[in-house]
Amino acid sequence: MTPKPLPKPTDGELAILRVLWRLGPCTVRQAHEVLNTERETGYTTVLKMLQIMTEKGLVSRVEEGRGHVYQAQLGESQAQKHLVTDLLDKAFQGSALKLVMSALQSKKASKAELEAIRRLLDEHGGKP
Amino acid sequence: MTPKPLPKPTDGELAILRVLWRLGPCTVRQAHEVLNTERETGYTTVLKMLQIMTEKGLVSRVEEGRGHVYQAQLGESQAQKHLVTDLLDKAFQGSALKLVMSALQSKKASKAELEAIRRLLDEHGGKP
DNA sequence: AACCAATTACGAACTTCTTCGTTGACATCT
DNA sequence: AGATGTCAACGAAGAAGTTCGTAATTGGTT
Repeated sequence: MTPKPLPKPTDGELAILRVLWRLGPCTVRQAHEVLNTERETGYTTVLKMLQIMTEKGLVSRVEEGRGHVYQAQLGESQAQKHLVTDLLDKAFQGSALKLVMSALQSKKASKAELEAIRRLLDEHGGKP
Repeated sequence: MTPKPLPKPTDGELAILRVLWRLGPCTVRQAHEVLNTERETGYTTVLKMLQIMTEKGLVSRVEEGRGHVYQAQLGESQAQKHLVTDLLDKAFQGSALKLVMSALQSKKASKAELEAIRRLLDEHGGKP
């Protein structure tokens, strides 16, 4: 087995991956329709990007009748981990603390979220 | 006053900003020497990037004798906030919780860090 | 004044990402 | 069969980022 490291998706690719994560496997048309509601895009643009992403291994393609069905190969949590690790190294000297601080300042986390984070810390062994 | 929104720095630009944040205002040569230890780069490459970054407003330039001295205009915490907000929107549906979870899973945070995060939460009002 | 080293400026080349127009294949409808 | 519509494939073009070779400038030295 070759645990090939998938490349870090670009912003545009990430937008498409988001759609695939939500819809599951879908055709170019379906992906395009959804993507078009959040950002104006041409059909062939989405198609081209899916083709490139297929080459990169970010998505897989299955021929189904007359059309093709695309599916994300890079999982959502996998991508998140990738991006966070990247950002951690490049902008926070690898310090998760600094990143968390920044995250809490950037968006006001809801009370429920703060509690959830606290519980998460408990499980993580940070409990005194 | 014009609170001009500085652009999001690219990865290459971020590498240079890191150096400027560490060294403070410095010449191209100084920046190049430091940057060269972590990633092989040519002198003129660093110069060119600093010129472009000056156009963008990410750094400022002061002529000093025969050389120029560059200084970061985009602050470190400012950049961090920018990047985190961006990532939050693009990959975590704006959920700080998900990002924090991912951060804690990506790099093993030290015990000290976990405690610090907990204290941070206390101050943030997440305490029951 | 002539020369040398350091530094900046300029611009070309290359890569990657993104967008889109055009074409050709294939199926359906009349 | 011929017209029409849908879709994938392809290539071109543009924008942005990166790298670097080369020229021009300047200060100091002999």
